[in-house]
Amino acid sequence: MARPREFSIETATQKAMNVFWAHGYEGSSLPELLKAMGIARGSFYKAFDGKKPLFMSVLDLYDQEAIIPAVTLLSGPDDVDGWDRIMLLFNQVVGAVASADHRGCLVCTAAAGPAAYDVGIAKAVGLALDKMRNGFEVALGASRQHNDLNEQQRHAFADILTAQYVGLRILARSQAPLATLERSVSAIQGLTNLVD
Amino acid sequence: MARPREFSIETATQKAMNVFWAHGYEGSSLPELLKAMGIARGSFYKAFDGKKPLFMSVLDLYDQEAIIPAVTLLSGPDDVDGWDRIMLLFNQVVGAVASADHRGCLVCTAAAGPAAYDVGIAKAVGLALDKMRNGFEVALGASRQHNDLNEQQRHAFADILTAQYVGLRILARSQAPLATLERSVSAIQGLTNLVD
DNA sequence: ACAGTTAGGAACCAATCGGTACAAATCACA
DNA sequence: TGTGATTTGTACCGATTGGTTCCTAACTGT
Repeated sequence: MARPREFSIETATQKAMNVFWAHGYEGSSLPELLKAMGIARGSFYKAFDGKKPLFMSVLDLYDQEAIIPAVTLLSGPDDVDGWDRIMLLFNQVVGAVASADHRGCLVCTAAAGPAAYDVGIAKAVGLALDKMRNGFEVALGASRQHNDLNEQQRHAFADILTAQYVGLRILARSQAPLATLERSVSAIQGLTNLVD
Repeated sequence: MARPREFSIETATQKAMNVFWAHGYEGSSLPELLKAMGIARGSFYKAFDGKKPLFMSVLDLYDQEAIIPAVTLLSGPDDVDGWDRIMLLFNQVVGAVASADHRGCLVCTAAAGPAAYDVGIAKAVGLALDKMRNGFEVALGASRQHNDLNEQQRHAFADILTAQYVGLRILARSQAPLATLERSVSAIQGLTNLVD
């Protein structure tokens, strides 16, 4: 019926995600995004609808490509202990920094930035983080070491782990020394008791 | 010898700190800062030396007005148990959110933002966070419940608490529900065991 | 009173911000 | 081979960014 699009929205969103991931929302300028996406302004405003709508799409893509896999890892196969899954996740976090990836977590960076004044972004961020929290809770439910925890305790422990995850991701982004992150994560390993 | 300044650098920096604290580094425009500080551009560039130097001064002021008091609280009087001091600090964090203060921690916000690409800011942020970590370590040393921990374990546990602090501060900023923060902090209370 | 020195403040700067308008190019379909 | 529909790319928009210039006002020490 008409002229077809010359680029893939998916891959363009992917490229945009990389930029946002590295420089944050406010730190990513439109020209920079357009250059990375390989498209011009006109095409951009036709396909996406501005910077913020694009970022919402990017948050959605990040959810699929990073959050869901993380939650899946936490829900992991039944034959691997829940706590081991959690440690696997945290080791991935420090592993990323070890391989010079200081981007941290797009959602966590957004939480510290635009989520403070934009309700739409705040809602998406809150949703993603709650997914993580739920993943931790599921993993704790599959941890032998935490069998004695009741539902409330599991919930609360999952909250702690979520905050821990966010904190580590932010520290990773702030060029904190790798040793600090490694020490934290290896210490979490011993964090098996929750008493009250 | 010459015309005296009509404003106090200290109080002007204080006003600037409030703006940065609320809107972050990149989110604070020069006109906004000037309006809050109650001075004009000329005076500003004479007294301070631009946005970033001002922010460095603000980080220093924040260190004096927020970080040092927090560390002092953690080093707290000998007759109050170290772990109680730590809980006092975390309860202050959630208490701030409870009284509608969603600014979080200026250093933590800077860690997620400009610290990622500015080495000067990153260094100041790292210094402040290390102060906090050291405060946690001192408090742990004064905790009866953690008497059995050796120095390395205390160090690692302090790392965890620092990440927890950062995570909570970022969550507070992202308009996370108060209940989540309350649950996290009350759960930290039970986090007394570090086994390996 | 005057000279020297500094603060104050408005006007101005180029650069960049995100966003819009519009004409040319390109397709599908009749 | 038109014709209608849609993408594309560029030129342009006003607003805002952080920073500079420069003249005037205000003060101090002599």
